Amino acid sequence: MLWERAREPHAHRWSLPGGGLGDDEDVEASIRRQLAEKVDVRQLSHVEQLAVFSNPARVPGLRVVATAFLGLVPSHIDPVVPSDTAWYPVDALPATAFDHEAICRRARSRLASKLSYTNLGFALAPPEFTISALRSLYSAALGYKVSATNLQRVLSRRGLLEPTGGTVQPGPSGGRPAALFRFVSGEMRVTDPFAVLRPPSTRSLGS
Amino acid sequence: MLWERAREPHAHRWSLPGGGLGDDEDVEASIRRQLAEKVDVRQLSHVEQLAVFSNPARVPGLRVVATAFLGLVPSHIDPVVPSDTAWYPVDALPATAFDHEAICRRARSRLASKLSYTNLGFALAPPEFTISALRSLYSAALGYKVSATNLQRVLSRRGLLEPTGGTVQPGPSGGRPAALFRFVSGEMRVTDPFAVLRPPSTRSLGS
DNA sequence: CCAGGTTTTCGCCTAACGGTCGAAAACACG
DNA sequence: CGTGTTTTCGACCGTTAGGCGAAAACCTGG
Repeated sequence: MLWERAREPHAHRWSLPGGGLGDDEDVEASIRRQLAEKVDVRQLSHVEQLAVFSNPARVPGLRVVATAFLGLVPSHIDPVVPSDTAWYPVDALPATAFDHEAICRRARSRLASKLSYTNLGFALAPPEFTISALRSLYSAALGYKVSATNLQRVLSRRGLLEPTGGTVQPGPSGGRPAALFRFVSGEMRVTDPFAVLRPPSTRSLGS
Repeated sequence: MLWERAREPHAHRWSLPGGGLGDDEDVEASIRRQLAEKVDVRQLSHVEQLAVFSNPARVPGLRVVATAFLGLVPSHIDPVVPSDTAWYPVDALPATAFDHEAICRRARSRLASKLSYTNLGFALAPPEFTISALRSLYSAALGYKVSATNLQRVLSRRGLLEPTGGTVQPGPSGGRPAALFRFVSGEMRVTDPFAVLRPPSTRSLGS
């Protein structure tokens, strides 16, 4: 979600939402407050620190140190945004202000990694979804096609996925009706990454 | 590596090395400069951002936002440090200043995770080492015993380990001489994490 | 109502990976 | 030379992930 700057420096270029840190808030409270001016905060399904960007020349003529965040919104949410704000695909950004393109790249990279070795994914999906829809989300976030079969098995084996019992009607071109799934409640926050060198002999399933 | 504070606040408690950000440096240059006053910077095998700690009350009476770093030094290095500075095992910290204990816990957690799903590990090991020595390093960093057999196989299969051909003489209690290994050059920086939902059919070995 | 097309689901197969164990190798010491 | 110690290596096995194709369940058009 980018915001078109009205003033110099970098007027008419697009920048990430953000702003100064208040005296009585930490950086996460601050970014949530900044976002609340653009979009309903309750729609944020996941927020995590990304990195500090502190190149002395990143903002011309001014010393600005930025703590960048990765914030996710479920795919079924389409928040209304102000007229100077718009959504852009991360693969086709417009001309950005400052180092915000690098920040976006970093965020995309972080998202792709965490989708693979954590249970992040609940943060992208709506409450109920088909495997095809989830596959589209993962493919879009990762940048390459994933197998629907494998995606369902991997997530199920980790105990993250649960069938709701419902189905959706097929589209006009036909096809078998798709079953609906949800992420099991209780797993709706990011857990520890899947570990590969495990402690001996106490089956921990990487939890 | 902790440093005993001489002045208030939190006098005589132990704190992580650090200091203010200069006008012409980014945060990484700053922490490297701060560390250079304590230990030779060239001995740092890995430096990465950990997180921003910005609780308004983290430093009494003063607004201080800290960017915490994880810095690693190979195990064969034993840097000389000033008299007010000392090394402590992360499992047995003394009374720490501010939120520095939480920072240490976070750093330990990050280290353990990255040892498992990246090639970090070269940053802990000396140029040449035996599998037993590497096993000790991993066990200490992870907090639990790992199998020497499995450690060698996992690292070898990822193409990170390479025998030097040399061996070391056994200790006074005997035993077969241990073979020496090194991390393959070219892998001496942290690479992408091992991905579990891979792109289709182009065997990428998770590189 | 049947034939052909479409989309999803599911089981099977296989390769790779990680965890474990035990035997064999290579040394020291008495 | 026998015993004890440490390392190395092969073998086994359950789990995991990737791939494939058949079957299921729907559509549309004739």
